[in-house]
Amino acid sequence: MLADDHPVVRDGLAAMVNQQPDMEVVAEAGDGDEAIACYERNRPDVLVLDLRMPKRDGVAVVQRVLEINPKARILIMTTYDGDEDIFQCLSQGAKGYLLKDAPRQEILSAIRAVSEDRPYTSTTVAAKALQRMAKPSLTQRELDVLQLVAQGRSNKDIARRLSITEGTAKTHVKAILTKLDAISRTEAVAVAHKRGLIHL
Amino acid sequence: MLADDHPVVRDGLAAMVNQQPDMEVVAEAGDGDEAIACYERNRPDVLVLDLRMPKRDGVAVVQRVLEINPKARILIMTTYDGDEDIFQCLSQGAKGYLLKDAPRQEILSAIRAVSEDRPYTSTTVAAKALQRMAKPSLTQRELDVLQLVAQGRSNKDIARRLSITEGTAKTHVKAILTKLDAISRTEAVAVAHKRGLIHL
DNA sequence: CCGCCGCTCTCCCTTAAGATAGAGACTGTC
DNA sequence: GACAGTCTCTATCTTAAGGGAGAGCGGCGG
Repeated sequence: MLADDHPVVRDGLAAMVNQQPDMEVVAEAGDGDEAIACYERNRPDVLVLDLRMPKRDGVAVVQRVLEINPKARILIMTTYDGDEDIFQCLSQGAKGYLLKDAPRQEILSAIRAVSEDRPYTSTTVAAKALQRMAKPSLTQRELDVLQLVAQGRSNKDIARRLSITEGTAKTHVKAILTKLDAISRTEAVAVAHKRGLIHL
Repeated sequence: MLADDHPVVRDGLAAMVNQQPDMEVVAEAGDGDEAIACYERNRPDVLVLDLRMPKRDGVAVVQRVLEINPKARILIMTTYDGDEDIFQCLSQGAKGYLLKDAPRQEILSAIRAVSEDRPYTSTTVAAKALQRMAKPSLTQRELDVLQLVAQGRSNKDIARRLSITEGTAKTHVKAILTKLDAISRTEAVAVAHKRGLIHL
């Protein structure tokens, strides 16, 4: 089953998959909600899932689908190799990860791997996972603050929205700057975006 | 001819196009340089071009292709509907613009329109073009400064890199804030990114 | 039970950022 | 030649941001 918000991409994947004698596309979905409903109806061997979709994003779909079927075989697909979300998906139980600009062969072998319940680890992700271990991770609260910082909010504004004092907002921002190794909030946003911690 | 860095997307478009009795894919390219070389060799009726590609981006390709053949028929394709670059492409002479998440029918009719030398104007772009008229545009120098601001550089740092004084850098930043209707530099980056003025 | 961690708050201090106002030099156009 | 726009620089002032240090409180795991 394919879940992607671009009809073009679905067509491309479908064409590739249906040419294979051992594969067949049984269903397609264009957004997150549809993907969940569709999975439940069709129970496909493998779900190829775009990380960024309207209504409900990939992370939420992975969560829900694994609730429905804990043995679900999910292959995550994304355009951006920086996306932090993939780690969240993989740790939740997605079986594999793939970049959209991967060559045909790699895509097909990834689908085969996942269908046999073998994890598919792209080399780029494996490398990033190692890098990630070394770097300090942000707490949930810090991510909340970071989100607002990225929107250009001031500390005072952030404090008001999160119902904390400006001093506390500053403390969080400071922690963010330290963890992301940035000098200013604007640089922090640049770094966070590059790492896929936030989506603008 | 198709130019896109994702094999999947090329496959999808190729599948769609080749199903049509009046269309045929004669060539494909995976990056900017390849696209130009490929265009020169094949001289296709229509060039479907992704705006964001490795090596040379869509804007540069449009420029070069129109130098080779001023009557070239180019259909721009992009994932992001905010991209400011489309206006640059269209004003340079691209014939049409399309979002990647467009339904099959729209994609095909856009290709047909461009092949007949009719401009294809998506409703979203038309609307944006009007909005854009009302808003002040940034000067080249301001765009240079904005680029550095988006990287998180300080005014002092920006001044050093552009070989101007910090005061001048401030003047430019101030102008950017005014034109983008932002209160802080971080908000300016957020706005600029949303409008597609910069790519992080 | 105690220690670690995350969240909250406080105070002080330094520096950077933004607001305001004015001005000279260089383009190109009408 | 006058004019508009851009880029450059100057100065002063206010406010926001960032650095450093400390401390109380709640949860969670050894």
